Formats: sequence, C-alpha cells, structure tokens
Amino acid sequence: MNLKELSNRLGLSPTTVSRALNGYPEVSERTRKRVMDAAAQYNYSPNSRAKRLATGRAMTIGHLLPMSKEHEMVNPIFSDFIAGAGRRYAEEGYDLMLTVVRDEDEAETYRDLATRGAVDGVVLHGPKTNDPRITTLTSLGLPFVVHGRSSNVPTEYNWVDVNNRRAFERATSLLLDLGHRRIALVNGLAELDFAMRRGAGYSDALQARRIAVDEDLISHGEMTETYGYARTRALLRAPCPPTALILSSIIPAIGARRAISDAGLEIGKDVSVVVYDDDLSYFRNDGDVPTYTAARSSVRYAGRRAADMLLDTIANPTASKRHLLLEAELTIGQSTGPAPEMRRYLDQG
Amino acid sequence: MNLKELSNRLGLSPTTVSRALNGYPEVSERTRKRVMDAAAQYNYSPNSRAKRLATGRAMTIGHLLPMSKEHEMVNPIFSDFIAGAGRRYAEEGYDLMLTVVRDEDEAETYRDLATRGAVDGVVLHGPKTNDPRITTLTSLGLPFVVHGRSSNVPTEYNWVDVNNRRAFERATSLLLDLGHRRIALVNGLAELDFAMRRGAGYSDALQARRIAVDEDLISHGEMTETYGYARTRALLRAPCPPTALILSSIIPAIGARRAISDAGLEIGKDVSVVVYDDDLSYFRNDGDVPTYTAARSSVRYAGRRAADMLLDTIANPTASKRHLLLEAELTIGQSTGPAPEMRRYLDQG
DNA sequence: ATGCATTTCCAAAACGCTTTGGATTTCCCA
DNA sequence: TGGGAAATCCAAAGCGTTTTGGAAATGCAT
Repeated sequence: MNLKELSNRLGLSPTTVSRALNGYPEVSERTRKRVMDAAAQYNYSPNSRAKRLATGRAMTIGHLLPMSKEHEMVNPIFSDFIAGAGRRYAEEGYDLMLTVVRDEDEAETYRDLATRGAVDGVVLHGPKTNDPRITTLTSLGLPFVVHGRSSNVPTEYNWVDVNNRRAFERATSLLLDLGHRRIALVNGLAELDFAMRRGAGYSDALQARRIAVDEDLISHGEMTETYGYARTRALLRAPCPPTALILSSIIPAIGARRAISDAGLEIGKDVSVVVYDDDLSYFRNDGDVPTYTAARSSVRYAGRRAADMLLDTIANPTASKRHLLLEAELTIGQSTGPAPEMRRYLDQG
Repeated sequence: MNLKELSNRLGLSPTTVSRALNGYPEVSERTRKRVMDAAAQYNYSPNSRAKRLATGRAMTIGHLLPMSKEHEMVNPIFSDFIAGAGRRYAEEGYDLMLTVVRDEDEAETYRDLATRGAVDGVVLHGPKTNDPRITTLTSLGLPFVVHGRSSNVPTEYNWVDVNNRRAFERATSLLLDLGHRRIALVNGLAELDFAMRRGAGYSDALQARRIAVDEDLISHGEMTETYGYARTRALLRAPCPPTALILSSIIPAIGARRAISDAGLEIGKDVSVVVYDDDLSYFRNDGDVPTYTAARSSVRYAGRRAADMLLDTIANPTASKRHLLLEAELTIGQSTGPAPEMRRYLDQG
C-alpha cells in the first residue's frame, strides 16, 4: 500500500492525502478524518526512503562506536548514553544510526556519512585533547554535539559535559578531610580529555592543602575490572601504599575491591575508595547507604540532554553554539572512612 | 555534488556514471577509471536516500532496545552483541538502526519499521518462552534472526543461541564433583527463555545424581550487581546455606563476591561460585587463572554470527530457516574448590 | 568494403513521496 | 444575485538515484 493506491481508493489526489496526513491546513477536517481512518485501516505509513528523498532530510542521527584494534573494548557507559539519547530521538521521529568502526577509519566515516546524506547530525563520544574529529566535523558542516569537551580546540562547538574537574576536586578533598594523605588516582586513558580534567581536579585539591602530587600514585588505563584489580594490587604492594583510592569508573572499582579483599584488607576501613559513578543501569550504587562513596552523574541523562541539544541545533542551524555543564553529586557510601592513623587517634580519643 | 553534476563534468550520461561506479560490465575500463577518479576528486558518493528509493532496499538492519518502565535497565551484554553484529553490517555496506522503545510498544514498532520500509531485517533480543514477537515478525514478512530461542513457537525461525542447558548442566556437575550438594542457582528473569533452559540444565545435573531440586535455592531476577548481592546475602543467612552458587551472568557475580566477603567468607573456599560469562569487553575473566570458574561464550561472536545469518537470509529469502547452536567452554578459575565438608576430609587424608 | 556481433553509451522511466502553483468550489456579505 | 475571499483540492514538477530498452560506434571475419 502506497500513497498513490491509498489516494485512489479514497478518490482523492496524492497531494491531498499527503497534506491530510502531515497536518497541513489546506485540507478540511472532514477529509482529514477520512484519510486518517483509511490510513489506519490499510495500515499505511509513508515509505521512509521516499519521504526522506523528497524532504531532503535524513531524519536520522548518527553515533559512531569506535573500536581500536589493540584493546577492542566497548565503553560500558555507551549503552546507557544511547538509551537516554535514543529515547529522545524516537520521541521526535528521528532514527538512530549506529556505526561500528575501527578508530582509524573514524574521520573517513564521518565524511562518508555527510556526503551520503545519511544523517542529519552526529554525537561525538570520548573526545581527546585537541580532538581532530571536531575540526573534521566542523569543516564538513555536519551538525554535532560532543559528549564531553576537548581542550585547545580553536573553534566553538556544542557540548554536554560533567564538571569533572570539580567532581574530582571535591572527591579528593573529602578524602583529605578524612585524614588521608596518600591518595591514589586510577584514571582513564591519558589522552582522553575528561581524564585530564579529572587529574587536574585531583591535583588542585592536593595543592590547596600543600600536598605534593606523587606521580607514582597516578595511573591511566582503560576502565576494565582487570585494570582496577591489577593497579590496586600493585599500589597496595608498594613500599608506601596509599590509604585511599579514587577511581574514574565503577568498573575498575570492582577490581579494586577484589584486590583489597585479596590483600586481606577491608574496604572503607583499611583502604578508602571513592568512585566516579555514571549511574549505570545494571550497577546501581544506591540503597540506604550506597556501596561506594561516589561522585555521581547519570550518563543516561547526559544522553538525553545531548539529544535535545542536537535536535535543537538541527532545527536552528544558525544559532550560536550550545553548552551544558552538569554537576556531579557527591554521596557518601560504605567505601570511605577515616585514614588508619586518624582512626587510631579517634579510637583513643 | 550529485550524479547529474558529476556526469556533466565528465561529459557522460548519468547512466554511464552510475554503472561505472557500481561495477557494471557495460562500461569500458578506461571510462570506469575516468569516472572513479573524478568521483574521488570531487568527493562524490551517491546519496543514500535516493539510492535506497531507487533500489527499493533500505540497506539497514534494525535492533530494538526495549526498556521496561519498572526496571529500566539496558542489558549489559547488548553493547557487545551490537559491536559484533555492527562490524559485519559495516563490512557489507549495511547501516545499523537502533530503536529505543518502551517494551509495550515493541510489536507496534516492528510493524512500523516494516510498513515504512525502514529496515531490511531485524534482530530479536531476549526472547521469552513462546514469544509473541516471533509470530508478529513472521506475519510481517520481515526477515529476522533471534538471539536465543523461544520454546513452543509453532513456526520455524532463524536463531543463534548458546547451548545454555548443557552449559548449566556441566557447571552444576562440576560443583557436584567437587562435593557440593547444596547449590544455589541465581538465574535471569523467569520469563526469559534462556533462563528456563539454564534452569533445566541445572535440574538435569542434580537429578542425574538423585539429588532433589530445592526450590528455595533457585531465584530469578534482573542481572544487576545489586540483585547478586541481595540474593547471595539472603542465601548465606538462611538456616541451611548453600556451599556453592551458579550465577547467570558475571554482573550479579560481582555482587555475590561482595556479599560473600561481607559475610567474612572466602570465595572459592567457603563458597564456590560458577558464572556464566558472556566475555564482556570491560570485564574480561581471563589471565593465567581466571577470577571466576565460568561457562564462557562470547556474545560478541554471537552477534557476528547472527549478522551473518541475517544478511544471508536477506540475500536468499526463500532458503530454509537457519540455526546455530554455540557451545560454551567451561574453564576453571579461582572461584571454585571442594565443598567445605570435602575439604575437611581431604585435609585429614 | 560488407555484414554481424560486441562494445559502449544514452534517453527516459521508475522509485514513492513532498511541494509548488494553480484551478475549482464554497462561503459570506452587500 | 453578484463578487471577492476563503476553503478545498489537484496536476505536475521535483528529490537523486537505478534500470530498461535501445541507439550508435566499434571490431572482426569475410
């Protein structure tokens, strides 16, 4: 069943039927009703491909899922971000197109999406410092929103980000307040912009208390359970181990817990742990007292807001660039407590 | 730059240019080369929307990401499955379209995708027993592949599944061999077909040893960390706690570990744990000795094979239905050991 | 040189929709 | 009962490809 056939059955022209269905005012309500009913009856909906050709709009938003050859990992936060964004797309009649791509092909893929006219806009994930993809997308003239920010990019661009620096500054301060002085930072890959910002927040807090930053306590890696385990284990075996850890995601924190437990230590007592919590749907860190003390910000919500921003950009292409900085909330859970020395002091008191 | 403009510059007809680019034999190699070069120079690639209208093919595969209102969780294995499947789509020139949908709208969405002609086929996730979606898709005539199987569906359909029953039968047998007699099963949601099969495998193994199935040891839930924690905690506090646990995913196993640790017990010694491991990219359970004893089967590989199957079905629509049953491998890790009573016996020996 | 098969290319139709620019009808008021 | 405005509808021209059905040019053997 297509438009021509439907209009034949109704004894109307395709023009009128099309207008009736798309809510144009040039058609009487009586006719519109008749058309709508017939469309429902024959289960007609306009062919996407034809519609998109005629309107010149793809009605599709693209997301690239880049996979590197060495560590071919899918970012675990990706699915929750997509869930948030995709819900909005669906509500607005947009489709979501996901392209799994080797990361060396990423720029080429953006170019391809643009010239093919396959999407009306894209979301850029995991920006690095001075990310070249931003320049690429800008020059392609393809509307886009960055999830995160990229330092040192000369041009303006749309972004939705969390105040990572402040979140980690606050997390570090919390541990300092508890008497911890040797605090390890288990951070994301060094080239990622958010990791850089988090590192800066951590350093800020230490320096505000005149505590030197010990590079041995800082590490960068992919946010896997294995990485969290290996790194924590190494830290605890060092000559002068930290009394507290800050981890950039809840996934490596799972590994950290395992390493702490393996070492015969207790989390929240012998070793304090603060995590950055993206509020992943399968790993809710809530309850009366959350398992982990955490700086929390819902990545799903970020996805929703990024979608809003992108759709708005597509609708108003000439408007100035949009920015949204979300704040993480710091919630106390079971994984933090006074530093061991402090604990002895308190016990005496 | 479109086809007409390109052909103008070349002094050729659109027909010839189109044929040259699409590798048809009616064009001389010399002309083809000239066209290809010009296309590269002007960075031309055919407009997807027009191409798809003309060919009548969407060149797109659909995946639905259903989200229920109560427990709005994204299945953590989804992203790895997509990564595997999406890679194949990209290689074959297909796009991947993801639709985030409230699960009560799922059937309606399939119908819409079909009538709109938005996709050439879909992958069905998380089939329940006698899943109505299979009937819907069959009647729509939309090619599809099920990731998993659905019992009691009268018609034939394509599927890629793991031999869940055997995997759980073997996992249970392993624990029985180690002397465990009270083995808990922490399973997925009861309505999911794979949970049913896993339960059957578990029961098979017990009954083969003439051990009665204790319903109190079996539970169903969503595979979150929180669920694994709560359930394990409850089990360990019961009057007659199990000495071993089998968990349907590595995610609740994380919670189980936490509960065991909280109870002052040691995993692999006081309590044995076997997990079903989907080989998630951010939670690799490998190393010299894996953390968990596990029945492992890569969900990413399953995604790739499902994609193969679907593309093949689209190319040969009349062929008979295809099935692929993958076997999980059972690998011994650090989380299992002899049952405590057995251990005492062995220690004496 | 001639005839025939190949090679090489093209004009025009088709895909299914939207949208432009009228044409026709209806309505309202003087 | 006109006349103009408003309401209602339509024919036809796109949108940018692919594909059908030839036409012209070339190559080869005679």
